Amino acid sequence: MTETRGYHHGDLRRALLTAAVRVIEESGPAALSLRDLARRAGVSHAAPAHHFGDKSGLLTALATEGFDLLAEALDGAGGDLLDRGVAYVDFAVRHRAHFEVMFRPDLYRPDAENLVAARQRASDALHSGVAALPEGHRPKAQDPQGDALAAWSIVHGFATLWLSGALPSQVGDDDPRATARAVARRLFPRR
Amino acid sequence: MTETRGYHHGDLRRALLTAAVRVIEESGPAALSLRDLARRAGVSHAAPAHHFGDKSGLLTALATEGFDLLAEALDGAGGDLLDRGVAYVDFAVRHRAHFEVMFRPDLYRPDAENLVAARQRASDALHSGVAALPEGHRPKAQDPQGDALAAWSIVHGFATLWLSGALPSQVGDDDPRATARAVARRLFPRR
DNA sequence: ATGGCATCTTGTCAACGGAAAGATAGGCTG
DNA sequence: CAGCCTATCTTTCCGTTGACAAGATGCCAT
Repeated sequence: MTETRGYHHGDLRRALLTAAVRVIEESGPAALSLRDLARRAGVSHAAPAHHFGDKSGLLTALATEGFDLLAEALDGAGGDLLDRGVAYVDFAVRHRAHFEVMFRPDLYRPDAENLVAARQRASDALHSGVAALPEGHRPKAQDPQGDALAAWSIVHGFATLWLSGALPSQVGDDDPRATARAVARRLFPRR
Repeated sequence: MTETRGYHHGDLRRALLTAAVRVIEESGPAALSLRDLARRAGVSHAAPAHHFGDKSGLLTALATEGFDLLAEALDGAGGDLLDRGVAYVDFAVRHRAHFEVMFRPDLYRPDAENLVAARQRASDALHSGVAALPEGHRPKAQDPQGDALAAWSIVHGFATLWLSGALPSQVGDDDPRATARAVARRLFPRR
């Protein structure tokens, strides 16, 4: 795979991003170091600057990728709101590095063009799920905006708590998806 | 207030913690620098080490203080679960620096003795609110553990989303408490 | 008063982020 | 094919940071 031993790396940008994901998954975003990423990719410490400008540029790219992956995951989860909620949590668990960066805007540039667009796509995917909700499933039929916010809050909250390790030890430790479903079901009891 | 110009600061520990809160509120935990805090307090760059050991020690102290403040806020919010939920969000908004650190365990030492105790106090305050919930308000009477997790998730999720600025611009921008109440009411529709 | 001890300072080191300037490779135009 | 052009990567450098070590200062109990 990495047979390119020459002056040019070949796909340094991607290599840096995947290395960043590894580091963040292992030690959190605070432990991220551009120089360490460069070492892992086998390039000099200043090489990343060309692709991302600076550290926040790299994290902006990571967050953008994350929002795109999230939109994809939500769209691929089918029409049932509960399934979409579970998909949200599943995304957070399986792409924990992306997720942790996405909702930490002090780490990147929240007004970058690509990022804003990707976040909008994810937001659309999120709201389209609630809009498709049949009448009986809605707690308050006259405020779909509020419904969406409530649904988003509960799955986002569970995902965040689970990732932070703040939950009492045994809770959903083995299968966060099942626990997430049980939690989300309380908001939309039908079905 | 700060008339102590001598060799000793007087209350450096507190001064550093409040300075840290300011910095985090303005620029996030990533921008925190021990040396900057020392400068703000008017002491040498190595003075903080005596009180907190290292950076994670300072953040451990901040998180511990946060959990204690949270337990206090929840206990002081009365017996109504909805009020307690709003109090949770209110705490996050009014003590945003503490809150942001508390649920970012990669920044501190999650197994520190004082911190574990404080977190337990907060957890007790959280669960006691759900335990006191009358029958009719519970979506699923046979699983109070799950009820607590759902309640925690929805208020924690809303607080996190609001703090991260991920919500569409106008939503609860002026009064997060009212929006939080409307959101939490969807989980416990009665009253 | 005096010895102990908590507190604070000064000095130092390695690692980091970022900028500047040069080297290399591959592609494009003529 | 020759010359140039541009993206990519390296080398060098600077200021900042976290952390440690050793010394200075002042409070306090005996």
